[in-house]
Amino acid sequence: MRPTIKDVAKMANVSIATVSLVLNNNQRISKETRKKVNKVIETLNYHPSRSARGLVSHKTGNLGFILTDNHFLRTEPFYTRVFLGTEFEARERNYYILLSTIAANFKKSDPLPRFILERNFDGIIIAGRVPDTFINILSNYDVPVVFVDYNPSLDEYANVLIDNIRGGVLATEHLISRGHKNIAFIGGESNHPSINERMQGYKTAIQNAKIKNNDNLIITNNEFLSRQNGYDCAEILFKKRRKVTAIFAANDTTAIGVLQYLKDNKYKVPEDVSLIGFDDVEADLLIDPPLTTVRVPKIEMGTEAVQLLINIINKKSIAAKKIIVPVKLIVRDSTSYIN
Amino acid sequence: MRPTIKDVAKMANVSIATVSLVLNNNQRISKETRKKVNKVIETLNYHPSRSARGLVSHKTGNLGFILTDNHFLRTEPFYTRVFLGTEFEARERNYYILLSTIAANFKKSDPLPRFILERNFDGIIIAGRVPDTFINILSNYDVPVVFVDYNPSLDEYANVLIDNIRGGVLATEHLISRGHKNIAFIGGESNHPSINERMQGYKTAIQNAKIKNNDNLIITNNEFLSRQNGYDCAEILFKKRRKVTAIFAANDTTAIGVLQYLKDNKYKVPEDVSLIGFDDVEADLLIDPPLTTVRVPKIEMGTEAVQLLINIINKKSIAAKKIIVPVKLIVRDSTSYIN
DNA sequence: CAAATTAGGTTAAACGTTTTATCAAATAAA
DNA sequence: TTTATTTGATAAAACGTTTAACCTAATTTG
Repeated sequence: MRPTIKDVAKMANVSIATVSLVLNNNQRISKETRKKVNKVIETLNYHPSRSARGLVSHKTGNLGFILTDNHFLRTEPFYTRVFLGTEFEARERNYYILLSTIAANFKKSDPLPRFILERNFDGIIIAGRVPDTFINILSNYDVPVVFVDYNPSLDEYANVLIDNIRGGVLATEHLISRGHKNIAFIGGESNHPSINERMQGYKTAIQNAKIKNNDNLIITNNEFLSRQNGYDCAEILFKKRRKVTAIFAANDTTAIGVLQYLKDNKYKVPEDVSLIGFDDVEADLLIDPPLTTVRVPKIEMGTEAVQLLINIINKKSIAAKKIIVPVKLIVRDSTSYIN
Repeated sequence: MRPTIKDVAKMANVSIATVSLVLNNNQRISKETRKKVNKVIETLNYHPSRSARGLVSHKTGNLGFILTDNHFLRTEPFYTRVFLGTEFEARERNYYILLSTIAANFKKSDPLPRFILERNFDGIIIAGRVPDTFINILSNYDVPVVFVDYNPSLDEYANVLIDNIRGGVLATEHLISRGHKNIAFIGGESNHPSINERMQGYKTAIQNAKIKNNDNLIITNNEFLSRQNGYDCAEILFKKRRKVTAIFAANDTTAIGVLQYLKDNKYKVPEDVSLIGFDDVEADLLIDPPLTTVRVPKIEMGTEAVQLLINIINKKSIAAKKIIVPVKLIVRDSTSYIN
């Protein structure tokens, strides 16, 4: 049987209260007693039970990681990287990550993640857009929360965000620098804050270059950013406009759908149409041609989120801090100079 | 304040013991009482505290995942995928994964992963080779364990293993089918069971093809499988033998090191030398030429491990079951017909 | 019909901590 | 020297469950 606090107390000839106070670095204990107790702790190789501790003190050593189910798939390369980043950092900081998904259409009556119901966490990281219904429920609980890649408008929360506007500018300027003027933006979910910001960057770059702004070149809808959605948007775009020479897709998944449409309709990439995405996921290299894109430091977003969350838990950071991570243009083969 | 078992008991007019028994599906409670209690549980949205539960029943709902620190790096694509697989499956089965690393040269005096010390887990998955010193300590604890991609010789454990021998045969036969006869094997850690099996597969295929077995073509050492090690082994190989036309590297990381050596020494791949790896990791597509390899279903290994572990925890499987996952040849551009 | 068994539930101890209130001894203040 | 304060430690309650032992009423057995 593993030693308990009682064994330590007995062996050190002190009360269990004293052991506990030593354990928690309480200054009320004299140096000698502290030393004596610590020695016994070491010889017995004693470690307090997490369950017992959690029961009374509500410190669990766990951080929750929540995302919607459609963001946690074998084929979803973005948030799984963010998650991995949180694991790296949690390991360094001696926390564990508990991952749970919620339905993308979370309803008020849906169950919350188990670690919340069981009160088995110290703070929560939420990755990507999650339904307002969920955030509303969560806000009743008053727990430390950090949002990654999503800034809910409902309240003031801590965030780790992508520099989407800058990314949008970078992508668009890249196309402009290659001589393109008829540059389309294919967005999918335009009510998604990140997508909206990327579009803003696009518009800014277009204006700065004094290209006449033609809203016909912006295709968005309210649907989830999938390959299919990219395909459909491309179809709509080319039904309206044929002389588009470059496309900025709001993320890589969408871009891959767009690419499929282009291939199906005998447009050559990049000879006929240049294509740039956003995110930089693995699949970018599996496709032909490899996709030019804007790289988002996914793992770093995870590590930043954990750092921020722990600071908030320890009251070392205000609860509404924002961190913006930088992006980087990655030029591959799907963009070229205009013919 | 969240409801506790007391609140439920009071509202349902029963003792807390009854509520607990209902919670745990004990048959001693009549249908009506059960129904009554369950209704109260629902209206109160009651969920038992994990800490309180864990304290007495030792069921935590957590599974530990352990690997050595050199196997859990941002640049390590293999075990992070296995880990992701465990997360997918754990989510389905309502468990949480707690990830910890241990030193690759774990010493008896080193601390165990925190979840073990705190008794905060129901079972453990160990991925990749870990030091015997660690396994020895663990064996004292008598906990459910599943090893993934490693079969420690010390004792009878449950395993999820790669069909390495078959993979070795596949890789070698692929090269043979391309007309190669001078096929080298570059192995790194030859005392690593998986590497050894791949080598066995290589030897078997060579023999089956009635190629004269030349042990000079086998380069191994006792060092960690790194790019550098691959590079060094290639150097040794070509110092001895120049007419090698094909190389089977024991894993992709090694293969990439070998490729670097070949490039540095003006060997063209695949024109002069064909190269095949093992694992199928992301980097295979980032290199030039894309690497032919043997695919290992990494995510599936993780899901299998979780299933097996849960079965062992619930005594639905014997504790020493072995699962062998299949491999698949993936032909890319680093292998070709002999000139 | 009395005794034995069963069904359905309750009581109370236990799990291993933290923490508030309390206490005794030592020190400082008056 | 008495009183007040500080220091260092302890006793005991509390946290929210599970579970062994026990109890009572209803049912079965001989």
